[in-house]
Amino acid sequence: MRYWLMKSEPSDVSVDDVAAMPKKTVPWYGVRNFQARNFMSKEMDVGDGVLFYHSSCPEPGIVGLAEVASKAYPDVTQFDRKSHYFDDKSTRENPRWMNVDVRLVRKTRLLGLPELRATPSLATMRVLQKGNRLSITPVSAREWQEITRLLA
DNA sequence: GCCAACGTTGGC
DNA sequence: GCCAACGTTGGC
Repeated sequence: MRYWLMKSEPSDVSVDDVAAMPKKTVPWYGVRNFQARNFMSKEMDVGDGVLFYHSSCPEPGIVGLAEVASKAYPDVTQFDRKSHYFDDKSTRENPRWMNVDVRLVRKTRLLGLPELRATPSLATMRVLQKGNRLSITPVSAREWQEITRLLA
C-alpha cells in the first residue's frame, strides 16, 4: 500500500466534478510528463491512497481523499485530435501516455498550501519543495497519517 | 502578469 | 552527448 498526491486544475476537473460522477471515479487523463506517467503505469496499485490536490487556482491545496481504482491503461485523450492533450507521436499500437482511474473516497475541507507549509512534520512533502512541478508525487506513510489527522 | 524552476527539443 | 533555446507549470 502506497500513497500519492495528485494535482488537478479545478477549472478542468475539480473535486466537486468527481463527486458528481457515477461511482465518483475519473480517469486521470492529461498527464504528459514521463516521471508522473511512470508512477501511474509502474508503481501504483489498486487501493493506493491518493491526496486530491487543486493547483493553479485561487486556493491551492488538498481537497479530498481518494484511492487508485484501476491499473494504468492508455489515456484516450492522446488519440483525440480535438483534445488539448492530443499527441501525434502516439499510436494505438504504441501509446505514449497512460492513466489510472481515481475514485473519490471523501471530499474534505481545504487543507491549503499555507497550512501545509506551517506544519513541520510535512516539511518533507515533495509538493512543498521549491520548484516542484510534478503533478504526481509519492507521499510517505508518515505524511499520509499526519494529513488524515489534520483532516479528521 | 511575473518569474523561478524544470523538462523537452534539436543543432552540432 | 552537450547545451542553448524554448515551452510549461504553478505559486504569487
